[in-house]
Amino acid sequence: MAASRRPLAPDEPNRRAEIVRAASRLFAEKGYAGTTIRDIARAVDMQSGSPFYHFKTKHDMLLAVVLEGMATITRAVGAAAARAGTPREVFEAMLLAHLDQLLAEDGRHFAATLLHESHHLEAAARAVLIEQKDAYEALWQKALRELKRSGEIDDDSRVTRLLLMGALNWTVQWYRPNGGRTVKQIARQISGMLLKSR
Amino acid sequence: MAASRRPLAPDEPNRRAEIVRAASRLFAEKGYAGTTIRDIARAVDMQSGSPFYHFKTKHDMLLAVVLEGMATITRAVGAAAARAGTPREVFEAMLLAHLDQLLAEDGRHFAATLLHESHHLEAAARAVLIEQKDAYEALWQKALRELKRSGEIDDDSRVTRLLLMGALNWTVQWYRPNGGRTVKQIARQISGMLLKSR
DNA sequence: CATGCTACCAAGCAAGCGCTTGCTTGACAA
DNA sequence: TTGTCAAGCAAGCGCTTGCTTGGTAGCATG
Repeated sequence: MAASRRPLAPDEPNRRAEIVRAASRLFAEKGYAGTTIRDIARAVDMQSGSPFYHFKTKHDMLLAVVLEGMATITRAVGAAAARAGTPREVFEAMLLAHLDQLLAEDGRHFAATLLHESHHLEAAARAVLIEQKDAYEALWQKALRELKRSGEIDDDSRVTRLLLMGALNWTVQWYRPNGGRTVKQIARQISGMLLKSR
Repeated sequence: MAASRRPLAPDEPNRRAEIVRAASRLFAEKGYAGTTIRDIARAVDMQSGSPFYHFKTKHDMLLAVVLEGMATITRAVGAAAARAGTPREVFEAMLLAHLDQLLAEDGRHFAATLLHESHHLEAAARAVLIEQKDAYEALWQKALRELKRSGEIDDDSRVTRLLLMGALNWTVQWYRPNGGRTVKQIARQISGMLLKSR
């Protein structure tokens, strides 16, 4: 009946991070409203009331998940944006970093929760998230500006960025790790579609 | 306390369709799991048990919503695909029809539910939906094939179609009716990004 | 050895959930 | 006038939900 209790290392830090990771997976798979505290507790082998030692409410768990997802992807894409290279090289590195966060094993549940469950946050928490999101989108807007300056795209407007984000973020719906295409190939295909020079 | 009971026309057909419409709005706004039968009943001014006269389960209500959404968009885009014209003209008409179903007042809740809540269906119901979806995607694949034959795109692979669908479907996340851009302008911008000739 | 703190467990509460039941109502038919 | 039927209402059942509460094992510090 009871799940096997894995041996905790004696100096393991507290299990808040473990709860967040389990919550991200469950929120991504069953949705925020479809996931119960008991689901999360079971996933980390706790009693159903124990997660509330680490989080005041279920909403706070969701907020922790989406903020970690946002921070991680911003860090990864920001690093790609900051590297040296032509606008095209920078752009392709950013594509790869973004897709990697969405699709790779570790962290894809954070991204999926961020994309699909954020609207369950209350107004105050959502405001915090939007601030982060604006900073992230500025990275992309700048990259598009550089591409236009170097003549590789015609239009660097907001709508262009949003359409690009759609193509990227929608991969979550259809990408399968063993589906023939690697993340790198998808990134190349996108830049091939959008950029004029080759 | 009680909502004002609007006077029913004496020959009004049964209210099943009204329930489906209300359910589509609520599922789109709060998610399937986040919407209660009581929410739906209240929206159509019924008692909480009464919708079960028309539907056996809550899942059946979801199925009715997504099937209606799928049928409506297939009809609209199919009509655009069947019209006479160059591959480019056909493609642009399809873009417009698809976006119109996603973004226009009537029916956008059906589309949003279809896109975001279908995974709550059980296996049997999902199989029915997938069959419809395959037929719909074949419309697009054919349109891409024609565009390639006429030399307006380089690549008509499955991945191209999925990336395009992503750019289209993601508009649900950011489009606002009074946001400066019309649906027609967005459709034009997409075809401008993807197609080579002008 | 006493004290205090961290990180839980065991139990359960109030509210809300999907769904069922027995009954009513108004329209129409015989 | 009586019978039938569609379309509900009123009530509530059994269960699940997010969250709370009182207690405590294990470790660190004095």
